[in-house]
Amino acid sequence: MRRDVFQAIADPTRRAIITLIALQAMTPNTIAENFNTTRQAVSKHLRILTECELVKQEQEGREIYYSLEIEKMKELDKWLNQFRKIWETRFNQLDKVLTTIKKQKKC
Amino acid sequence: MRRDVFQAIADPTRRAIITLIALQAMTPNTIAENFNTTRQAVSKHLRILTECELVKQEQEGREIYYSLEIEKMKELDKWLNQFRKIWETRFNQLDKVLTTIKKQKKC
DNA sequence: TATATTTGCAACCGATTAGTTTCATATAAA
DNA sequence: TTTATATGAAACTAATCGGTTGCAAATATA
Repeated sequence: MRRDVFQAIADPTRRAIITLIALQAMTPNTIAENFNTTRQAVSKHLRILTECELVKQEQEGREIYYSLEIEKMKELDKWLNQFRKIWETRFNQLDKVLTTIKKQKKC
Repeated sequence: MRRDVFQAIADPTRRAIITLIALQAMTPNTIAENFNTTRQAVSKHLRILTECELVKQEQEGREIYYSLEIEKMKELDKWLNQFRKIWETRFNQLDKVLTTIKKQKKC
């Protein structure tokens, strides 16, 4: 079962979990309280997130604190980069057109 | 069947299609030639991409040219923004630490 | 007009998914 | 030690997914 970041963020609950623990580490129980599912379902999501290294654990007694592996999120950013170049170019082209129109109005 | 961008990019073939048509519009047949699947499978992917408005069509006779709706890709960028703030802060904090270490070494 | 090409859709199939219930293990508290 | 709490794993289920085959519609070409 090969996991990747793209598949991991496809599920809305997992995206919510990611956002939830982005700023503060949380235990599975606390995370589950924020959702309308069982603790076990959240546990499964956390396993998937751990498998693709989007999340790291830190044991503290019988509690396990989960927190976001922010570096892994950059992978998405990296993939988006190829398109960012395109939309910036498009914007520049639009900008050029607008400038031309402006100049024409002045004359 | 609610489609969203996150679910759309979860599939590797769809990601490849997106990259393929990002710079140049293509027909389903031409797109399918680039993959190891049937034309119908590609057609299904294109339907999903169309449903979540990641792709737009332009009919030309009996051919249909598909191209990327680059604006929609910004939605992903927008979602990533919340984490970008975090990783930039982390970087700045690291930078601060490094600067402090440097200063300490000087003294 | 008859034939070929381009495409989308429906029906089906095996695999995967997200969820539940049940159970086992480990740690903390009484 | 006994009981309560926190957690993960296994087994099961309904729904969805990605793929295939077969077919119909529309357009181009002979």
